[in-house]
Amino acid sequence: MFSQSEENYIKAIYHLGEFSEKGISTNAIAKKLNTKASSVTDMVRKLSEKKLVVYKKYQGVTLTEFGKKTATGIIRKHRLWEVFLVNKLNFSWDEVHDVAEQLEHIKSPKLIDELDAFLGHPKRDPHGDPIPDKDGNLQVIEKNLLATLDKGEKGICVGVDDSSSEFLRFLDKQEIALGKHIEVLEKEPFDGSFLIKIDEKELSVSNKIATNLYIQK
Amino acid sequence: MFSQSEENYIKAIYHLGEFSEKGISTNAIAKKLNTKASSVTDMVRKLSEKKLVVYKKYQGVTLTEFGKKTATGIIRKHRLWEVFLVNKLNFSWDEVHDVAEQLEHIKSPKLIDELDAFLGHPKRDPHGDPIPDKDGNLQVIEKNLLATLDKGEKGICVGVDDSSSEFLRFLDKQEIALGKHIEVLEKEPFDGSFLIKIDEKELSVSNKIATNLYIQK
DNA sequence: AGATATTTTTAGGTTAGTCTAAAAATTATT
DNA sequence: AATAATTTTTAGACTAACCTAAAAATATCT
Ligand SMILES: [Mn+2]
Ligand SMILES: [Mn+2]
Ligand SMILES: [Mn+2]
Ligand SMILES: [Mn+2]
Repeated sequence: MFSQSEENYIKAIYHLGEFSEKGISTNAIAKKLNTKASSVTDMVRKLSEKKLVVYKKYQGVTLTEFGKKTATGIIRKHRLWEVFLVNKLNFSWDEVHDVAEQLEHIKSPKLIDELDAFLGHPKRDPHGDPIPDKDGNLQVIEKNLLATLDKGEKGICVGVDDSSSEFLRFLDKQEIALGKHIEVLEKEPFDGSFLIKIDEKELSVSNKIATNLYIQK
Repeated sequence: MFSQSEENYIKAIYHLGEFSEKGISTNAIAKKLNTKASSVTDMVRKLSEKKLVVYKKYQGVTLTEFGKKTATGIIRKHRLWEVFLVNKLNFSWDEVHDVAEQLEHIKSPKLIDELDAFLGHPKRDPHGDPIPDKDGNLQVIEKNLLATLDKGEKGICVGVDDSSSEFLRFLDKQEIALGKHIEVLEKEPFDGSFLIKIDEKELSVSNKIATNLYIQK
């Protein structure tokens, strides 16, 4: 099996590669993991020896099929634990990340299968992100940043891009939650803010929010 | 906070010191943790700098109050997770140890408080061992090895000394479980085996079992 | 008590994962 | 195309947690 550190690298590479075809740069990984580029070089060499990534000097790195499978396995655990914390242990969605970051490294196939069943085979985590199944498949749903919607368009909140505690607590305060219906009443060209209708109430949200909240039309 | 390795040492020292007054020897710790005595010497030096233990060369080691508090904190987590695995995730009592050994190192005060509440503040783990409360207090109950009982004495199974998978599965096979009533019908001097009554049935158990099963008279 | 056996510590070494600073390669700019 | 800026790798070093082998201290035996 892999070390905690190796697993964190694999997950980071997976996430950085989700929406890009090219190799992931040393610097990008270093930034995501708060390490130095030189440490990343060392680690990707090791991961490449272990057949998790393909790495050529100066060319960045991409996950192999085995690497992808490993990554989705870790993500599955992370997201299932998040569901557990929120649904069973009264955590709020902004409190789960750091704990899940630790729990995702627990090694026990039985544990994760049973947890999945115990939670009723959830399909998404508390932030709207899909939970990969045992084989690593994860359903991608259609979702658009609120910022991309036009005046008059409607939809349902289905996810967040930034899942930092600060952002999530701010959403809580504004009473914006996953599952709620939203309609764009106005787009303000001046500052990029949006006037939306949510819960039959009108609410003005900043551009910062609009570029971090996903809507399913 | 402490590293996983430091925590494992603290827990080992706690358990080795439970029934002895003297300092715990380097060798005893090494044996328990499957390391070498020289590694233990290094580590106890570090633990002593961190005020977790008192250590004088060649004199063995004892936990400070702070060390004891730390130890019971880890044991509390270990045992609560064991209860979770058995009561909620369909693990059997012989499957939980290795997983709990990992889970006990997760750092999150809220997690363990909520888990405790979720489980209904259990007092004992699946092996009959007491679960320390938040302040580290743990209730010691009266328990005697079956081997120490005399002919005619009765009691309830309340714990096991050895909680290895092999022993626990053997108890399962013999249909010996915590909570069951037992009466000593015969003690066989020849091989130290016992003839007991359990579930209205008679059963002969070896001396090995009798010296690993606790009874509350 | 003196010799012998056992335990514990010391000395020196290894590996994983990190770092800083310098060198090399790549990319961007004029 | 040459130069400058940026990115990436290399070189060398550090710490935590281990190890083996040898030395020192303690315990046991005659
Ligand atoms: Mn992690
Ligand atoms: Mn999430
Ligand atoms: Mn452990
Ligand atoms: Mn137990």
